[in-house]
Amino acid sequence: MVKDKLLENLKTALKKIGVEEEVSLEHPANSNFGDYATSIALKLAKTLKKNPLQIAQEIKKNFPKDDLVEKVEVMKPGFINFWINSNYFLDFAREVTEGKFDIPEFYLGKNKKIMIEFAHPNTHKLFHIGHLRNISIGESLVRVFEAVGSKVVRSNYQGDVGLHIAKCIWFIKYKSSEKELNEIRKKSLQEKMTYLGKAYSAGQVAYDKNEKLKKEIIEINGMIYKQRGDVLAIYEETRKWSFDYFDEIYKRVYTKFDRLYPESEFAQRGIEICKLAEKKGILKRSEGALVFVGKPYGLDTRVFINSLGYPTYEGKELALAEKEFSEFGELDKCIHVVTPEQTSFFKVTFKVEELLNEKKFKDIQYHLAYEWVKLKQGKMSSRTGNVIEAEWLIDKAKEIIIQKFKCDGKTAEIIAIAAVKYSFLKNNVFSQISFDFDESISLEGNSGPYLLYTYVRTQSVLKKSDNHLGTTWIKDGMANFEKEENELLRVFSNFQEVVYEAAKNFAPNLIANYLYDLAQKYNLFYQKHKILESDKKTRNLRLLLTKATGQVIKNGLYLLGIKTVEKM
RNA sequence: GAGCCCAUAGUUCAACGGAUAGAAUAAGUCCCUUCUAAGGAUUAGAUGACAGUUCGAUUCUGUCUGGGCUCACCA
Repeated sequence: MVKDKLLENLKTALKKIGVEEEVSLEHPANSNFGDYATSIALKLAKTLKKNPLQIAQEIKKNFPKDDLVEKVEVMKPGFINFWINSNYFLDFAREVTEGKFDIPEFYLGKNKKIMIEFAHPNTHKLFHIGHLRNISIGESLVRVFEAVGSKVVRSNYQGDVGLHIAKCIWFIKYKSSEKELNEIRKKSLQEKMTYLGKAYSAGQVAYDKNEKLKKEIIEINGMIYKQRGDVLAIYEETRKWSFDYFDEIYKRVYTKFDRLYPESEFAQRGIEICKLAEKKGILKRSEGALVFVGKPYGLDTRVFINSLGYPTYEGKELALAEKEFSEFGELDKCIHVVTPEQTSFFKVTFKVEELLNEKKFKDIQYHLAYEWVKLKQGKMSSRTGNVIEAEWLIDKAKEIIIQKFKCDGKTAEIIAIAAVKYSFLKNNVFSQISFDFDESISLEGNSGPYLLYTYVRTQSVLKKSDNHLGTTWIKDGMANFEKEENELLRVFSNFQEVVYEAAKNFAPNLIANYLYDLAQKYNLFYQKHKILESDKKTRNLRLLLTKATGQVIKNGLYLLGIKTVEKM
């Protein structure tokens, strides 16, 4: 990468003036300040007790000369600005058009195995837009880590036991007739899930209002845990509906998993591990339950096995971790993409795991606490039915796209997924999203369809050019670019840095922002300059820019889990 | 009561401690006999409050205000 080479040269220059210090480079927001800039002279001013401008001048004087850097300049308070030789960017752009993307390896890069655990919906519940944000982030992170050289395992922990399910099953068992159930069986998966959602809500009401009904529900919960009793058949059947429904959604949003872990698999083993932890003194008996006392570690106290003898979510998590960390060989990192209300839960289970096996778990488990999708009316809750279903949103977007642009269904589907996923991914994962219907299916501005449109535009131009990419632009007196050409040309090589940063910070939004910036620059260039009807050299250069833009957008969108279309 | 996250144009979001705080959207004006107008140009509009650290603070620290989440048998 250019950046690395620059940093190296910068370090050499610093050494010559007797300084060994960490240096950083930035991209100046204003292109008048070059391609890269550093403020190292300003930082050194104090320790060296010199004028920063003077220090900057000395660094400049000692900066090794090579073909890469065209110009070094010292500016105002003490910035040093670097202009990279355009030939470098031209060569880079050409490599891009040949599909070469040399992305630097991350510390979790080559030969490192990362598990990314995401999606984790609960069975018997609708898959809502919160899950969609989760899955968009998870899928993107998988691809980003693969891009920086990691070996990634995709896993998904699906909740198929617990009170919420007992509530749903209770309603079906006691409040629903066989005839009604037979009607539901004939319907689509989505309708089946809607039915389960209603059953759950009704069960919830019963649970809250009536002690006797509550008891019945708890009893059903026990049957599911013990895997026996007369509700098992209906439990299995409805669970299957859920799994099939999830599979359908995963496929629709281009996600797959190496391993689906059903929560019910971990109850038994969870209890065993908890008992082992008790023997080791890690967990303690308290009021009939088995708990972890967090105070000595500055953590919360949490229950691992409740007083009825059932493992809680915590108890099961230990068994899950055991499995995750053994099924795929040694893991170097395990990233749990889960909302922040589970922070306390993860801190505690991670600590218990570490106490059980420090070598295996210490500093390897990571909770990526991405934030909620919030509705204008407040938090989504399947309890009250105040949810926006993921597929409903996608369908709606698709419908609008077909209506507005008269494209075929297959294209509309891809655009719809792009619109919805992008609306989640363009945001920082740590900030809440206020869901807005129009915004989420936005087709203009900073949106997925805008990027697709730009991509299609590049492809359309290339098609009309018969895809002939000449080579006469190279090092052939093309130093005087038009402003828009120059600015566009210099964006491509940043792609590597952006992907690297996205991996480092678990931040797909960096890629989204980068692509948007690229597309804007291309569109401005496109608007101002003729590509096909210009003299041969210029035409070749512009075709190169066009092809590189298309390629980077395509690769970038792939990293966001978004497909491209050739026509729209 | 304790802890964690967040606060930027009307709205939704950007900005490794850097140079003139960027976009989108909504509002106004302009550009299709021109490679896809799902595009481009242009006019307005913002760092919650008060201190501190720094050559420099949206960014770091403290206090306050306002949101969200969590703190023992739900998942």
